[in-house]
Amino acid sequence: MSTIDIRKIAKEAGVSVSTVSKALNGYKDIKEETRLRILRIAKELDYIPNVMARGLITKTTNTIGVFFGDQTNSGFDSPFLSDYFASIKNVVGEAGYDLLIFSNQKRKTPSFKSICYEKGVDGVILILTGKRRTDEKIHELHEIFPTVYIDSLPFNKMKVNFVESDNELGAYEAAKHLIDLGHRNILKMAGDKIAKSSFDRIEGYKQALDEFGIGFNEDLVKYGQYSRETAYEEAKEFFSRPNDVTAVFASSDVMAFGVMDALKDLDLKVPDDVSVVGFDDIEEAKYSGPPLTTVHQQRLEIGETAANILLDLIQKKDGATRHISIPPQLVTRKSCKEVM
Amino acid sequence: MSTIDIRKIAKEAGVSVSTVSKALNGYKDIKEETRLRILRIAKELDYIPNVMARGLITKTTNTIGVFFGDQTNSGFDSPFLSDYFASIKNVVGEAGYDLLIFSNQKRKTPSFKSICYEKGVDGVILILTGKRRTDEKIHELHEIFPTVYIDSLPFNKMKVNFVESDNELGAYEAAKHLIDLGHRNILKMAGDKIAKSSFDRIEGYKQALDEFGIGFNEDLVKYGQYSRETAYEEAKEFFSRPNDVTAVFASSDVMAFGVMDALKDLDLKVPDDVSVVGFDDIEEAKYSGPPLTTVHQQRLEIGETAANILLDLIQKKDGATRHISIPPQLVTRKSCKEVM
DNA sequence: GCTTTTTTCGAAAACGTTTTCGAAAATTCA
DNA sequence: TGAATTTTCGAAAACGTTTTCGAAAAAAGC
Repeated sequence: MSTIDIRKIAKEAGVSVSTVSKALNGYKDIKEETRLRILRIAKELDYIPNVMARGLITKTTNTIGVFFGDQTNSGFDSPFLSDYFASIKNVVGEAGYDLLIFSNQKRKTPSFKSICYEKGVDGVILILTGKRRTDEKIHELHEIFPTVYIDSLPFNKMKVNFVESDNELGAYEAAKHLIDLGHRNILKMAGDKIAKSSFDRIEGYKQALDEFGIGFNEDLVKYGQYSRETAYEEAKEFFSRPNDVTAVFASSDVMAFGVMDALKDLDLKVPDDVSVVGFDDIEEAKYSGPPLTTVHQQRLEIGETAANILLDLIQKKDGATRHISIPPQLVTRKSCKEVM
Repeated sequence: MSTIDIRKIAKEAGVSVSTVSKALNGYKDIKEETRLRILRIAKELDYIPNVMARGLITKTTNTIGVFFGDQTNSGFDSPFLSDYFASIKNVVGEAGYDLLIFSNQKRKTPSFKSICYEKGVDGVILILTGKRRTDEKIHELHEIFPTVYIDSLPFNKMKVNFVESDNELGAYEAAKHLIDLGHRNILKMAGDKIAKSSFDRIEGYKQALDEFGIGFNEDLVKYGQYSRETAYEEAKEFFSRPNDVTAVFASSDVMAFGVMDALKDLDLKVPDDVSVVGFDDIEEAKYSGPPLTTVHQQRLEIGETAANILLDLIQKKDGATRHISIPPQLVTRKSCKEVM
């Protein structure tokens, strides 16, 4: 309908299309007078540039692409996503970009690179989970497009722009908090043995132990696979046998809930019999019984810095690849208790 | 980088570009043998079509645009959004579409129509809140683009594709539940006097009253403006004075929380002294003290049907403009009690 | 005055496809 | 076998811009 193109404006203004294009795009070789005239006419006619024709030449679209979630579960599987998403939307929006969510499942060649090329995005943000993380050809992506990863890398030590929580610091503070409360035997309900974040959260725990001269005991770390059920099983088994553990530090809130489930089944009270602290600070943490002490990830700030890095990349302001860790914060609620 | 275009394939295959294009797009006037050859070469060369060049001609992009939120608060201000979003993403994704989130704040002419035209989306979903709802030129949009609204209309009685919760039904069932429990004097904490949804939720309440021969009392409806604070104030004022109300039905969970705040301040116990039921079933409703009986909105189903309607529209399967109301479900928790 | 420089503009190519239409080749028909 | 039909292909226009490069016009220099 809106079939007013640059040619119509040219005719109306009595100039060539190139002159119109230049006037519209701020070229300096146009007389001020004609520039104003063209602009006026364009406004009168309600001219809207055709972004495809333009993109065909400039190879830019003013949109940045976002991959998130697993390939199968394409929804907001993690409560984190909407926070990431909201903050990214804000900062790229202020910079004049729209957001393209890759949801099309019918692609023939579903490589990240080709998807981005096909749609012509100016940059990409990846928030990957699950098996999609390990797409074998993923490295091709950041060689061609400005790219920044959030939270997790396809494989560790990858040389790529990356922003995450400072998992080690967060874990350190959680463990230190427990130690400060007098706990000496702390069970570590870790995630898995693969992800960097999982590793880092064990590392912070070790570091706190070390600082207070508490020996690290291999038997006190269990792997809950970031699942409530698995954490439940592991905790149930552990606490069914004699032990002198007075606290558990879980690498995620859902796993913390899993161990609290197990504790309840074993008639152990939280925090009276055993203290527990989680990681993430998901919404439910505020409302659990008891409300969970946990380490809060600054999701909005993570999204913001990722977006800002990407914008820098797109505008070529910065060539260096950056790895930024946002410090999380311990939030103390009711699931921990001092011990003599 | 990936500079393999249709011409390279043509040269490689020894045919013309038009032949390649037709082979790639399933035209029937290509010999099977050459079609296969072209397809093979395209795959070998890792050919990726340029959607901008294509879109320039076909005027389609295989992306559908979504507007959501207020103009200022461009994040996921409502917990509903991520549900809507996830379900929309799933259904359009299966149909071969990507999602474009309009976040760019730097547009010169920020009319919905021009934004959509500029980006060349094939259809639009609008989930608008706040003042953005009343953009004066919004009607232009659905005259040009396949469009479906979710939850709220720019103005009532607008002839446009629209999917929402069946607010009247939900309110009816909530009120009926209270009546079934023996309550006869039920305070209605309504939303505002503008939105259709707000109106409908009063209407359902009236209807239940009517069915049971309970007279409608104008003095028993207060307006909480969908705000916890305002609902708190209204409830505080109401319950400070003598009355025989034994239950309140709020038009949103947050308002229900507001009245529970007020009740607590006045030393009235929920549900012993007064029962309360909400509307929406937000996440917190499960965890409040006591857990809130409320009417659950089927957000995923709403998003799905909106997306499906849009796809029908795009594929011209359906010319009629549809208005669909998804029935919500009463979920009874601990905030209501029987009364003799 | 004429030359040189600067300012202002336009012609045309390019971006990578799709699609129409006609022609050539192959096949069928009689 | 020749005509009619069908199958298979390609030339070229079109989509709506941007951008290069050269030319015309105006201004400056002398």
